[in-house]
Amino acid sequence: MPELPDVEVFARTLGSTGLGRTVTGVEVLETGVLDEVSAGDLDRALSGHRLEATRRHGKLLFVATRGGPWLVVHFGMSGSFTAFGSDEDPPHHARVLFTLDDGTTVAFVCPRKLGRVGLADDPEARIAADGLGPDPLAEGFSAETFRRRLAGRRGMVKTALMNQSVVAGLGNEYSDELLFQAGIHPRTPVAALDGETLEGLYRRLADIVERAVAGGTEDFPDGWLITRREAGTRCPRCGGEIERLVVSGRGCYLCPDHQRSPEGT
DNA sequence: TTCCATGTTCCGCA
DNA sequence: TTGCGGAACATGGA
Repeated sequence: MPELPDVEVFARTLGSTGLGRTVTGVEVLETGVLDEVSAGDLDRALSGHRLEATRRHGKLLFVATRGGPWLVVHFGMSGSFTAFGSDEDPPHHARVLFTLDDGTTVAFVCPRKLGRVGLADDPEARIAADGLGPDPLAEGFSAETFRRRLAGRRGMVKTALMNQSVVAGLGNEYSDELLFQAGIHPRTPVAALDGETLEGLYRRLADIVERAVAGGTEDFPDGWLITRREAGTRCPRCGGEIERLVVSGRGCYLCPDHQRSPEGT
């Protein structure tokens, strides 16, 4: 689930339910998801502090606290936030519980334990340390930035789009969606893309991310691939048969009829 | 039971 | 040296 649009939706949900509330306690149920912080230090750093703002860069979510450090969350492959009341049990696979002063608890749920929860004094420093590229929803993300980020790459376009140091936030599903809508085969070498094609990719990238967020990453337009990630189904654009390939070690879905093939495949 | 999974990191190789 | 791409990681669900 968690690619850029999903994290943006988590951020907005947390923004509407948690901001302005003060953390009264942090309970760590699985220390394996902690990122260079102990359970005790996490609790001491956050308890008594009010949640003030959220910020997202790519798949990273930052939560500002008044007078304390930023909470940093990466949702990994299967993470999410779920809020529940004081009279309810924590959800299945809850790993960290943040209890707020209105009695609500926000659970960091992470079945596969590949997500991480940590602290940061400065989001910019963390983004730089992680080597993240620009965020597609940030104001400065221009076509020129996108083109420059891809310039000189030797690999396949699908791999480059998923590389967080090129652009932060795209994962397997949205990179497939982008290439599907742009009509480009995922194994096309980056070097084979001309300026016009890159411009088209850039424009669709922002469109797709914004539309996905607007629908809460649950409601997608009919013509999208993301709801039909299954080999053998029909392409909503051209009626071709959806195919599954493995690209960069991940299951990749495409319509070979309208996604232009690179030579030799 | 086997395969697959929306993420990142690590390692071998070019 | 840089960067590409596959394997590994931990675990659950179909």
